[in-house]
Amino acid sequence: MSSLQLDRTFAALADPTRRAILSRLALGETSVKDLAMPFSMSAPAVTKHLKVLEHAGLIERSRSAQWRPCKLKAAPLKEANDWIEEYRRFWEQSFDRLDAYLQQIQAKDEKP
Amino acid sequence: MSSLQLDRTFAALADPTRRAILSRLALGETSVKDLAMPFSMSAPAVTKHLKVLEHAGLIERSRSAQWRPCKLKAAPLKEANDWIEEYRRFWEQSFDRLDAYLQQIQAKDEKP
DNA sequence: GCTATAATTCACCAACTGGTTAATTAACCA
DNA sequence: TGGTTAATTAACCAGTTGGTGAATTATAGC
Repeated sequence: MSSLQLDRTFAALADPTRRAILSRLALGETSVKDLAMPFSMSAPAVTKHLKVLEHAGLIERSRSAQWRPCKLKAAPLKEANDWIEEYRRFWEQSFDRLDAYLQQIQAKDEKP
Repeated sequence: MSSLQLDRTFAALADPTRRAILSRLALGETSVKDLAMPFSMSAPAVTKHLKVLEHAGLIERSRSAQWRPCKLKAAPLKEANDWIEEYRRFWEQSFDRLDAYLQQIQAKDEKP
């Protein structure tokens, strides 16, 4: 799990347009034009976003006539997920505390 | 789960120095100076990284004399984790295929 | 060969990032 | 009070990012 790869993956995910593109690609392969449609954004802007995603290994591109369809590749997401998982105990810990607090409240309520 | 919050979290994680800071903070609260030590980087540069992390809600700061210790807050990591989890089936799917392939290889080996 | 469509490259721009050094603020200590 | 340490702010710089419009490339279809 290279640090540079994580840099690229997280940077790619840090933009809402790119996250939306990925969620669209989760439904299946698509042309650049179809990807661009929901965004009020020029075609070159979308091309740039696709370059970032491709460079991060999050999509793969092919050729079909004048179309260059995009396909989701989720492998880098697994690496990102593995990195974040290392911190799971920290957010679960705080939920445990919240949980304990809520139970404490409830215990008080039950004593009339 | 706000999009802006995800933007900030992923952007904060996209830098290796900031990831290293988080992993140091996983060991416990620390001063800025101690955080800066392992990096060949000026104090103001570290302060800037801490600002990014704080703005993303990934750390919290307190006061103790002339020190301003940092503490890990993992809640935004849970949101990021939740977002990525939506794509789990995509990377597991490909591992399933790899798994099937490996089993197929093995099956061939077992037939002499 | 001509025209329409899909997508990219190019040149440009404003804003942001990640770093620097120098100056400043804040607290401790003697 | 004055000196030391911790940390931040300020001013600056080079490189990257996210967008634009105009020109270019590539392919389909008549």
